[in-house]
Formats: sequence, C-alpha cells, structure tokens
Amino acid sequence: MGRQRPGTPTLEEVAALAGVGRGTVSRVVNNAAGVRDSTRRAVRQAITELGYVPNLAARSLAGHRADAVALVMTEPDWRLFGEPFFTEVVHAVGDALTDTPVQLLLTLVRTDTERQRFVEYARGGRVDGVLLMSVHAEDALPDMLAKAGLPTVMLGRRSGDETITYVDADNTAGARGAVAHLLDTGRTTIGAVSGPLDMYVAQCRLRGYREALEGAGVTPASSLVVEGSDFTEQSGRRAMADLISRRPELDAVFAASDTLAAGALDALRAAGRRVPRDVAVIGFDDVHPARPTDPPLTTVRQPLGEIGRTMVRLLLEEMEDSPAGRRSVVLPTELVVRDSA
Amino acid sequence: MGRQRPGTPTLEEVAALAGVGRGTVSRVVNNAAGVRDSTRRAVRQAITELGYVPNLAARSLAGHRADAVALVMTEPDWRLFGEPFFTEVVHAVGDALTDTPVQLLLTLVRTDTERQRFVEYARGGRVDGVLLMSVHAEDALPDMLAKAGLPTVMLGRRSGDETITYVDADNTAGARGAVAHLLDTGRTTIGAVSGPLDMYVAQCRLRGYREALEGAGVTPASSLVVEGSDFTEQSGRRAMADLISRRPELDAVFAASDTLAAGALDALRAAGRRVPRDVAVIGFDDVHPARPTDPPLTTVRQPLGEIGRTMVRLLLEEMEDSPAGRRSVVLPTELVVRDSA
DNA sequence: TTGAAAGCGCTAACAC
DNA sequence: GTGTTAGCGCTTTCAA
Repeated sequence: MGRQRPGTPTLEEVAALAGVGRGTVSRVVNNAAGVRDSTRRAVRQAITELGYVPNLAARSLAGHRADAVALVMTEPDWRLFGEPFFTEVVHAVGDALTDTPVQLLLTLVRTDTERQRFVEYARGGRVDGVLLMSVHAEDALPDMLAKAGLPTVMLGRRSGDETITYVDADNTAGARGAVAHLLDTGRTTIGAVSGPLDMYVAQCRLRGYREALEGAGVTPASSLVVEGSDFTEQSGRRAMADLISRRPELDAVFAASDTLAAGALDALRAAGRRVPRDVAVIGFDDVHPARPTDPPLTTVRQPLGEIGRTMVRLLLEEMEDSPAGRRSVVLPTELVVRDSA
Repeated sequence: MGRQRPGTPTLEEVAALAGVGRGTVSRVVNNAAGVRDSTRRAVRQAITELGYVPNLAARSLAGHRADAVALVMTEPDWRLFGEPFFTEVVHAVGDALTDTPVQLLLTLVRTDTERQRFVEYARGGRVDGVLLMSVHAEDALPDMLAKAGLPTVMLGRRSGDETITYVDADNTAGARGAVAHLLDTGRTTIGAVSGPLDMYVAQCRLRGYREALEGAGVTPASSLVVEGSDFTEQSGRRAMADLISRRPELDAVFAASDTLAAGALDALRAAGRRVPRDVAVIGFDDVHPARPTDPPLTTVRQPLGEIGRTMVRLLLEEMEDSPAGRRSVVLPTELVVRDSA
C-alpha cells in the first residue's frame, strides 16, 4: 500500500510552525482572501520549510469535491484509442482544463468489470464529473452515471431524444452540404453509402443526403442507397460494389464516414472508374486529420477541438449549477474541398 | 461542484437499517472474514436497498490508500499518444490490473503546469503508485515522484545507472543479435544509423552493433556509423544519404529504430539501391505493430505486452513491500525475420 | 462474532 | 483578520 508516506506534514504542523491557527493555513493554501500579507508570508514560509502538500482525501471528505474529472473511453476495441479522432479530443479537453485546478483522468472501460469499477470510483466521489467518448447505443454506462446524479457530458448522441447532455457535430447539415456541393458541381446521379442505420449518427447523415436531394427537387431513389453493416472499409467496398452494379451510371457518391469512403474508392477503382473524374466521392472526416487517401477526397470535417472544449464547458457548468436545464450543443461541420469534384 | 449527491447513504445508515454496528458493515463491504453468514446477508440486503456506495475519500483518509495507480504519459508531442507503441502498453497495463481492485488512471503531462498539478495529485495521496511512459532524460517528474517517496516504475532507462525502478528491453542484445544475423547471412560491410547518442537507448543499440562486429573479429569503422539528430524518418534519410556517399560499398544497415529504418530505406532507394538485395536493412521495432514498410523489413521487436505487465508487477510489489531493494527488469527482444536478407 | 469509539487531515461556520 | 470547533464517512483497534 502506497499513499502519503508516513511522516507527511499536516496542516496542523504547518499552523504550529507558523504560529497560527489551522483555519488560517487553510485559507492561505486555498488562496482565500482575508489574510494579512505578513501572515500569509509566514504561512507560506512554513509550508515550504515542511514541504507540506495537502491531503486530497481529507480535502475531498470535508470539501465535497474531488477537483478531478474523468474522460472515459468506452471501447472494447482498445486499438481505436490511438485514432487521431480520439487523440484530438483528448488534447482539446486537456487544454480546456489547463487553467483550472481540475486534474484530468483518462480511463479505459473495456469490460463489465472495468465498467463496474469505474462507476464505483465515480460514485465514490473521486471525480466531480465525467466526459464520455465513443459511446455505443447499448452501453449501460451513461445511464448508470446519470442515475447516480453525476454530471456527465457525452460526445455524440445515442438517439434523437438523448437524455444526457451531449456535444455533437451537425451531421445532418454536414451531409446535406456535401450532397448540395455535389449537385452544385454538376453531378446528377448521387449514390449514398450509409453506415448501419441502428446508429443515430448514420441516420442523421443519411437524412442530410435525402434532404439535399429533396431540396433540389429530386426524389431520393432507394436504389441509390446502400447500408453498410458497420463503418469499416470492407463495408464500404461491398456497399459500393453493390451500388455500381445496380446503378452503373452514377457520377457521385456520398459516404457516411471516411472509412466507408476509402472502401468505396477501392470498389470504384476495381470497377475501372476514375475518381473524381468519373465519380466524385465525399465522405465524413471522422478521424481528422484524415488518413491519406489518393486522390485526396473532399470531406466533411468535424470540429473536434471545439467539440472537446465545448464538452468541458458544459461539464463545468453542470458541476457548478444546480440541476439547471440541460443545454446540449450541436456544432457545425466544415466542407473541406480537396479535389475538383 | 459535483461529488456524491447530497443524500447519498452512508455506512452508518446501512448499519442502522441492518441493525448492526458500523464496524460490521465495513467488514462486509471489504469482504473481511469474521462475520456470521446471516449477518452478512442482512447487511448486503441493506446495502442493496439503500444503493450504498462507499465514499472513497473517507476510505482513503482512514485507510491510507487510494486503490488507484496512474499511468503517466510525459510527452509534449501529444500526438505520439496515439502510437501503437503506447496503446499496446496501455492495454497490457489495463489487463494486468483487471483482477485487482485498483483503478487505472491515464494522465497526460505536457506542460510544467500539468506536471505540478499531477505531482500534487499524486503526493496528495490520490494514487498509490505511478507508471511512467516516454520519459525524457531531462524530465524532472521522475525525481519529483521519487523524492516524494511514491512507488514509481519507468518504461525504459534515462541512463546506465538509473535510480528509479524500470522495465526496459535489452536493446544491446537486440542490436547485437540483429547485426549478428546480418553477418550470418553473408553481409560484410554493415553501416549503422544511430539515434541521438545523448539518449541511453541509442547508446545501447549502438553498443550492440559494435559488440556484434567485434564478436566476429571485425573492428567497427567509425566511417560506417552515422548519428541521427533524433529518431525521425528525416534523420534516417539524411544519415543514410551521408553513409552511402561515404561508403558506397556497404551491403547492410542496422538502424536504431523503425523510423530511422524507414528513412534509410528512402535514401537507399533514392540512391538506386535495391533492398534487401543490394543492401539489407534491420531496424528496431519501436511502434509495434510496425508501420507497413515495403519491402517488409526484418526487425528487432520489443515485448511490449510483457513490458507493461512487468511494470505493473513491480509497481504492486513496491506498493506492498517496505522499501526493499529495487529490482528492475530487462526483457529480451525478438528478431523477426521478414525478408531473405 | 460484533459494537463502540478513536482518529485520518481537512473545510467551513462561527466566534472573537 | 484569525483562532476554534464541529463534522465529512470510513477503517481499525479494543472490549465485550
């Protein structure tokens, strides 16, 4: 068992050495106002002399806060942990917390054992709030935390009527803009490689595709839409192969993720199509910065940095406020034109 | 501020409901022996009924331990955080901790502010021990932790007489084996693309190179060794270009990292050499699984999983034991032959 | 086997 | 301004 070495100086000892009361030392340590400057100096001196460091367990117990928040990655496939998507968010969250006294704790939750342990950790008061990344629709963790009354902010939504505070990209508008761009550049027969429609993000992106077509007076043909079974490149290849055989005349494709787009690209080439000349491809840029593709694709980019910062802002608000109304945020995406599609 | 919602049940309330004393509830919660089965059941019942979760701050304060360890990434270049090298270690550490009641906390330390905050967090008793990844020689963190008496285990060494417990790969032997392999396969003029020699890992790898040559009765020529200014591909390209111009007759190269090897490969090709036919290349496999190179290179692989598990073992030992003698570990590497070099 | 009680080191409310 | 004091909720003797 580790913990503070025995012999670690306490507030009391500092007070004794400085010749003041414990309350005063506490005020100095916490930079509270109402302490004479000379006293403050004397206390600081004693602190330095003794090498005093506050016992955080005692502080938590008495102060009812942990000064820490957890950023949880609930991902059975831990390899995704290394994706630029997540590192970018982690970075932004770290930055947003840098000027606060709040310690950021990253946590991996892969199994039910780990889920249980983390919930006890959080409910036990070791963190004041929780940020959730990569939440799957069927994950029990978000509701466990909500039920425990812990301030929680999610990256993305699980459904249209998400009950937990979230920060999401405007997937619908992003997809709509992408398809509108394709229409603007003269493409007429635009296919869609959708993600699995049991995921809300896939629903939104497909909706955006449809809305853009309808906005242009085109009725979206179901023969132009293929649903991938997941977001992998392989799904993209299969879906695209399917799409070409069904509608060989298509001249553009909207893919619901960068991985699906990469797969679609493979399939198009295998079918002898040139991209973007014969067929233009636009995909979402989920793991910004995007994996290099050749040719570079026009993408819909999520503002990951801002997403991370916003998550922190909402979390801090929830931590301070009384249970005010949830105010989730949906951030705009950006169309990054990289080809002459 | 968050923390346990007001109204969270306490040990005392559980005791009252179960009609027992607080001590008994504590014993049940901690699975301590010496409680009659019927009592235990009654207490469990009350715990469930109330939804009781122990307050971890109180437990820490009274029990002098946190039941948590930190895995710290001290890396100003946070992008490295996503490298397979680190995700592999994180994964192994997580696995090794899964059967313990210890919560793993990943922490990013990028700036001095964050360094200070983390030290206060750790010294404040929020973790029982610390695992350090990616330590730079001049980083103050390891010594700060050691001075505070916190059980600490490092991945790698900062120098030959490392004072902190560490787990390292046997870089010298790995390099020696790699070069011996080149000699065995008939190569005679073997160059070395070294890493920056102010880093201990680079020293070890170069020493292994020299030892292998000496073992074969060859005196290592200094004209065959080039020191990269860092471990980047660009350094590899420069160093290799230098090497070719100096010793155009070389037929093999030992690179001190996979990135240097990738750069060396570029330079060799640029010079019109075929790899591995004209020139065989062996590099260390630092970011296993290695980035795909074409052609696949023979590499020296570090046992990252075992490194992570060993770090946890040593840390748990240091946490339990009295300050017994440090017993660091150096693990063997594996030569992975992928070409016919 | 179990209950009672003494802290763990701090914050915050209240006196002076 | 500053000292004093009452807990925060738990673990851990020590008796019973």
